[in-house]
Parts: sequence; structure tokens; C-alpha cells
Amino acid sequence: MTAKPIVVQVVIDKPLAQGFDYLWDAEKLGKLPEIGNVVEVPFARSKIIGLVIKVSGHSEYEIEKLKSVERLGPLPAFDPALLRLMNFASQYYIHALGETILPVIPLMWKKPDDWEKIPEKIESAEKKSKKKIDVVAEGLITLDQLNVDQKNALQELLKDGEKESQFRAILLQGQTGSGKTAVFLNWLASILDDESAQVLLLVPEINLTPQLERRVRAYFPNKKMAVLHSGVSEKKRGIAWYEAMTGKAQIILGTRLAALTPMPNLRAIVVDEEHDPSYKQQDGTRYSARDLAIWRAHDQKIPIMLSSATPSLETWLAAQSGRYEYIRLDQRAQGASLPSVHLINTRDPQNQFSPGDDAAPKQKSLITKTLANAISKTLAENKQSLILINRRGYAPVLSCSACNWLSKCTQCSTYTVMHKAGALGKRSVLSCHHCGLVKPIPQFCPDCGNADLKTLGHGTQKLEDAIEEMWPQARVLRVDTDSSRKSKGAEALFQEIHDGNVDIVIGTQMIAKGHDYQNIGLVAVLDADSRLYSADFRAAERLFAQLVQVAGRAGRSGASGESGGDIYIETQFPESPVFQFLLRHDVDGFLAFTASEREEAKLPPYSYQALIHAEGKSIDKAIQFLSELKAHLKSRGLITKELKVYDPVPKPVMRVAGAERAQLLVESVNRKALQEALEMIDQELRQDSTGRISKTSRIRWLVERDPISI
DNA sequence: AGCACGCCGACT
DNA sequence: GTCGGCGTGCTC
Repeated sequence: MTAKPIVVQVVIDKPLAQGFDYLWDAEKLGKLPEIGNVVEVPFARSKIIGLVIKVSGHSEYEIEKLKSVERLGPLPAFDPALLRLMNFASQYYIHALGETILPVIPLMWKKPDDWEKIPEKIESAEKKSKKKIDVVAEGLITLDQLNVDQKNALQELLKDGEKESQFRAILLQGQTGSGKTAVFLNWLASILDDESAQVLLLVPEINLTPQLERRVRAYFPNKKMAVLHSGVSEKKRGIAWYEAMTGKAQIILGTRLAALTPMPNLRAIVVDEEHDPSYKQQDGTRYSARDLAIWRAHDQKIPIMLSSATPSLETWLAAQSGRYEYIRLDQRAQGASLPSVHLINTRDPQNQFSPGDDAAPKQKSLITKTLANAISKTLAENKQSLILINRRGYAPVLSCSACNWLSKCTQCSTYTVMHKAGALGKRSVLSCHHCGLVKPIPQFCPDCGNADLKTLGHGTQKLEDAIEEMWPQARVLRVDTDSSRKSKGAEALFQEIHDGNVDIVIGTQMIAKGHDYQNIGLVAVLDADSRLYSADFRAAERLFAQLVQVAGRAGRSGASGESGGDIYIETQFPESPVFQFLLRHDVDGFLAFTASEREEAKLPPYSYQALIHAEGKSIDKAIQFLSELKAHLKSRGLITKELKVYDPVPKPVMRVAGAERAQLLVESVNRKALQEALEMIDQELRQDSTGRISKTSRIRWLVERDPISI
């Protein structure tokens, strides 16, 4: 009679809903199993990494057919709170548990052959980090330097003191420059008085972190900080993650992926710029890091602070209704004043260059006369100008002057963008921004042989040319993903701006994110309209947030009494509410207006949505697949007053990299009803699928909860 | 997902 | 005769 076997259930990184049972040989593995252990297991003909989610003495599967766990990873078990979060995320976002958990583990912990070497690696990393403690006290604002608003905010935050742990959600709303960062850092400092406490600080994008990272380090010179974002090298990230997981790091600073990091002593969370769309993961488990952070805080009974100048409608409404605590910072810190907003009506001939004008650029439509005059004035004042245009490349499409030929991508239903020499290579090319395809520029029109090919529209490169032509004496810098790839990265370019080595900066939205510049006199937005009238109901909300952020870049100068700088927006529709509320710096007015619109249309956050994505060889097949799904839901009586299922439609960019894509929108005013329907849909689709591909129709499908654009 | 197994067409 | 297309089933 042998002893009772130990059976563990393991989930793996594959789109399989179930876990797999394995035997646990305690003698061979050196210890008893724990839920949350990382293990190496044999699977099919190979060995893979999995996570133990259940420990028991028996299996549903035939016990004599069970294989054994090969090796145990050199990591402590994932803490139960994190596993609860993963479970929730897996259910809510309709994604397999293993596929939700395993991608958060850094690569170095998923290579069993390296597991033996791990202790040395950690030791050497620890030695290294001890060496370089030379923190610059940059941006350090101590308690007594806070202004009245900031002090009040902090008092409000600390009023319940270090009372027993409880869930609190707090919206910290204040315009750029009102000192939100100083408030939440001081708040975190009070929580970190407890030596073992860990805090999580989420930020939207990598280019935001270096500056904030320095600032946080300066605030907490005696605390260990772990930085987690995709820009950190794989090895460093592995170490940082380990330090978070073992409680060695007290401050975890990172982008959305950090929201799913194990932190056994987590005591508070801050989500900076909580409205930012980059918190939404767009592949794998399509989670919202902000929403998961709120769930996590609620589950672990800890406070969470959401910080923004332009809160998301969801958060703002929660604060308005009292569900969240609401703290406002309405003063601009350090005396900086608000920028003045100018709307340039591009339809008004007065704003345009006249044909005979000397200063007119060759491509007359590029920039208005009114804006050109403002730039000249800013140059004369020795201040910098920031010009935003949200299209990289030279021109969004190349066309034939004789026939109707346009530069289309062969793989996608999009146009290929013309890039001038230097950006993506030594030669000018046509590039598809959806699939990455790069082609040489044809000498003659492929359709009619005409040699006269023209560009249509304009991007950052063409604007750069035009600006250089108009102000030959000015130092011009272009900042977009192309130029930052070519040079030492975006950070080096931002430094150029800081150091005052440039007069005019041309760039995409990336220049407006998080960076504080000292000498910006003017900010211009050239293509605001293109983002205003889109099929996406959130377009206006996003544009408004971006414009407020952009406006915040103008005149952040600390010298009190200085003007707040100017922001110029070129638009054909100056009467649009987005611009009108911006003119008055009325964030709350805009949000209230948007809320009433959404409520009337029963759109989120007054309803809940999900998209069923389908992709295959032909759009007809993809549509048919979704139509059948809809018909099936109907016949099962699932489409009710509570649950609205729209008709399947092709995706806005229908074809990408050869795959044709369609989507089906499912909507409900009842969160639970939607959840149940989605689980049903998932089950239904799985029955006829291997992984996420339907057997009968060969269609790849995916359920996406709370899509940010539809 | 990733892979082997297996059953049909056009080919060195 | 067989190489290879991809439909089907399986992974503890």
C-alpha cells in the first residue's frame, strides 16, 4: 500500500480553459506544494512553465495517467490576494486563467535551466544597487513647501489616520501644475512610515517614467524602489519583479503591467493620469490596469488614489456621486497661470496666407497665417514653440496626378504612408503603419505609368520641412517614434528641449505626455478635427483630455506673474463643445456635458459593453460567423431588453496583415447580465473551437470587455 | 497554442 | 507509387 498521492492542478500559458493535474513528489522537489508555486511540468511532448492553483489528494483524471511535476521554481508562492485578482481578471475579461497569470512573470523566471543560477544573480544585483545611491533632490517638495490647497488635500487624505485598513477610492483632480504629484508622494510617504509597507504607483507610458522615477527616488532616498515597464531591460525587470514579490522593494513604480505584480504587503495604490487610454492592454488579456487596480484595492481593503487633470467620465461621476472621495487642487502651484486658448478657424480667409504673401510656405495649407505670426512672435521672445500633428511620416498617402492611383497597402485596407529618407532608412519609402510593410517609392504610377506622383496631406516630416523653410534661422527638432528610434531614444530628444537647444519642436502626441518644459511660450495643435469626428463615441473625451494636457505644457514656468503661454488650435469647427469648454478651461463643464450626452444615448458609463472580434480569410466569413452567433443567442432567448446585440460590422480598418476582421457589439445596462451573456458566448464558441479558432469556419475569435474604442 | 495523426489530390 | 495540403483531436 503506497502513501496517498499529492495531486496539484496547474494552469499554463495556453488558451485552454482548464487546468491540468500532476503528481507532486515531495521528496524529489524538496517540499510540499503550495498554491501559487511556479513549476516546470511535462506537457504533450515538451516541458513548460505553469502555476499551481490547487493542491489535493485526488484527481478527476485517471490518476495512473498523471505525469509528475518536473521542477519547482526558485520563487515564493504567489500571494493569495494576487491569485484572487488573477481569477477575477480571467473571469471578467473572458480569458483563460493561465493566459492571464503566466504573462506577468518576467522571462528570467520562466527558464528552468537558469533557475539554479538565480541566487547568484540576485546577490550581484543587490550589491550593485547598494553602490549607486547618489540621488539628486530634484523636484523635491517638502511638507512645509506645499501651498494651501495641497496642505488641505493632504490633511483630508490623512484625516482618518492610520486607522485599520479599509478600502477608499479617492479622485485627486487638479490641472497640470497644481501639484498633484507632491500631494500623492507625501501621502505615500505617510503610508511608508510603516517599514514593511509596499505602495504601487502606476503611470501611463514609458516616456513619462524617467522624470517621475527621479522624483520618486529623491522623495524616498531610504526606500527600495522597483521600476517595472517595458523599457526596463529583461534582466533588470526580472530582479525588480522579484524584489516586489518578496517585499524587498517598498515602492513599485510601473506601467499597466505593474498592476498585476505580486506585492505581499501592498498598502496603497496611486494611478497617475488615470484617464489615460494606455492603461488598457490591447492584446493578450485585454484588461484595464486602472480598473484592476481599483478591484485590487477593494479586495485587499487598501486605499487607492486616482489622479488626473481630466478624469475619465467613469471616475468623475463616481466622485461627483460621492462613491469616491473627491479632492480638488484648483490653484496652479508656484504662481504659474493658465495658458490662453486661441481657436483658429481655418475656414476664415483672414487666418490664411494670401497667394502673394512672401512668408507663405510652398505647401500653403500646412499652417495658417495667424499661427505663423504667433510663432514668429514667440521666436522673437526667445521662447520655444511646440507644434503637434498626430501623423508621423512625410505624407499619409502618395497619389498619381493623372489617374486615381493611391498608395495602398497590399496586406491591409489602409494607405501606405510616405516617409522621407532618414526616418525609416536611407531611402524614402512607403510604409504601412498597421502591418509594418515597407516598400520603395515607385518611380512611375504603377497603374498608368505617369511619372508625376504627388503627396496628399501632411505628417511631421513635411511640417518640419515647411517650418525650416519659413524660419531658416530657428533650430527645429522633430520628435516622433521615427526620430526617437533613430537617435538615442526619446529621452535624449526631450533633453534637447529642456536644455533650450531648440526653438521649434514638431511632434506627435508623445511630446505632450508628462514632460515639464520650462520655456514653452506657444503650443499649437494642427489636426484636432481629424480626431474629433470619428465613429468612436469617446473621441471627444480623449481629444479634450489631450488638449488640456497639451495646454498644460504651455507656460509651466515657475516664475510668478509670468503669462501662462498660448495654445493655438486650428479647426474648422471652433464652435464644437470640446473647444468651447477648453476655451474656458472648464473641465467639469465638459465632463457634465459629456455625461448628459452619454446618459441620453445610454452609452458607457451608463451601459456596459463588450466586443466579439472575429478574423479570418474573408470578411464575409467573419461576418457570417458573427451573424450565426447572434442568431444563436436570439434562438436561445438571450437577447432581451437587458441585453442588446448589434449587427456584426467590419472593423474600422477591415484588413490587417492579410486577415479580414469584423466585430459584434454586445451591450447592457446591467453589468451582471452582460457578464453572464459573455460567459455563455465564450462557452458556446469554445465548444466548436480549438483554442480560439472555430473548427467549422476557421475564424479566430476573441471576447473583449469594456473596449475603449468601437 | 502547438503538434501529430490521418485522409485526399498532383507530382518528382 | 509519395509528398503535402489542412481538418481533427489531444495535451494531465
